[in-house]
Amino acid sequence: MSPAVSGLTDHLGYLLRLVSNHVSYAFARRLEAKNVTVAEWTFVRMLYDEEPVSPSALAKTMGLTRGAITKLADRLIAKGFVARKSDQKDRRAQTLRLTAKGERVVPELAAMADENDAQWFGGLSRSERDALKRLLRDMVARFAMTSMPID
Amino acid sequence: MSPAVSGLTDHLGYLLRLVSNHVSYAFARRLEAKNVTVAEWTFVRMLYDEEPVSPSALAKTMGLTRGAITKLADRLIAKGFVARKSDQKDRRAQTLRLTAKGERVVPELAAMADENDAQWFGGLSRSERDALKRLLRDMVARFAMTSMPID
DNA sequence: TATTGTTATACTCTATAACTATA
DNA sequence: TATAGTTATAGAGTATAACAATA
Repeated sequence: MSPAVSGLTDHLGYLLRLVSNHVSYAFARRLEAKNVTVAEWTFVRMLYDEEPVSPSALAKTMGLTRGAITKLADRLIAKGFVARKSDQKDRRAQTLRLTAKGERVVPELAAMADENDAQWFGGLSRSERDALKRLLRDMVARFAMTSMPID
Repeated sequence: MSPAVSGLTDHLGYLLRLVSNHVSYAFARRLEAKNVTVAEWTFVRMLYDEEPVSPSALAKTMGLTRGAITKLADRLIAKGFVARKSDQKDRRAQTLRLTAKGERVVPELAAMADENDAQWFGGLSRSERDALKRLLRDMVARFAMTSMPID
């Protein structure tokens, strides 16, 4: 007989959040060594693949408002990782791109993300990791999780 | 050959956070119908199992400071779900317990958590859900994830 | 009128640390 | 001195909405 009132750890949602928060918190501590936040890492990693990109497009992808992107971009420009360029065709618009310094730092940050994954998921077997990754990617696709809701 | 620079969705940490944030965000929207936050749900669910409990003990379990617990407790008392009682032996100490109203609301909130889990994980097979739950619980045990790092 | 990006303001959540009362 | 709980203050992160420039 199952308990009348389900407990916190009976829910996959709670277990997922418990583990996810630990993993992300540890990753944030790693990134601190480079004076970079998790949001900033996501920002520059997205630019690494498809620059130049408009602030509006980035806002949609990251699940933030345009105002929040402005402030994130300001910080990354101050750190020398990102540059703004005005669009020639539409003078209201801008594009954001990585600087040479930004291009250099992204692989370093990616390596830190690899290390963090190894720390937390290295204890799983290869097949367990693959199954978990496939399951999560299926959910991402099924529910069209394109942008990241705020932590 | 693997890519030179790992991408966001190559990391289990990122996928976990993406899914976890969607699930938790949706749960928070559900709880809004009862004017309850996720932290408040966690608080009352913990009291449901082991009341009375001291604010200090709850702070450790929830991974918050004592000051944060004071404010959470204030809110839950204002909502009529929780009551403070002063300890007879040690007059510095207190215990927190659920009111009758609090005892009634916990099963309703637990049902909402069940529904949220069904919404997000109901598409998985029984064996997939069991495997995921076992894997997450193993990680919780292995890394001694007793308290919840801040979202 | 609508859109792009910026800015001013406010809100939520939390930590830090000073504080009161008690041990 | 140390501990339990409270409170004042500040900080980070974000949203909302008003704004200027351009379409």
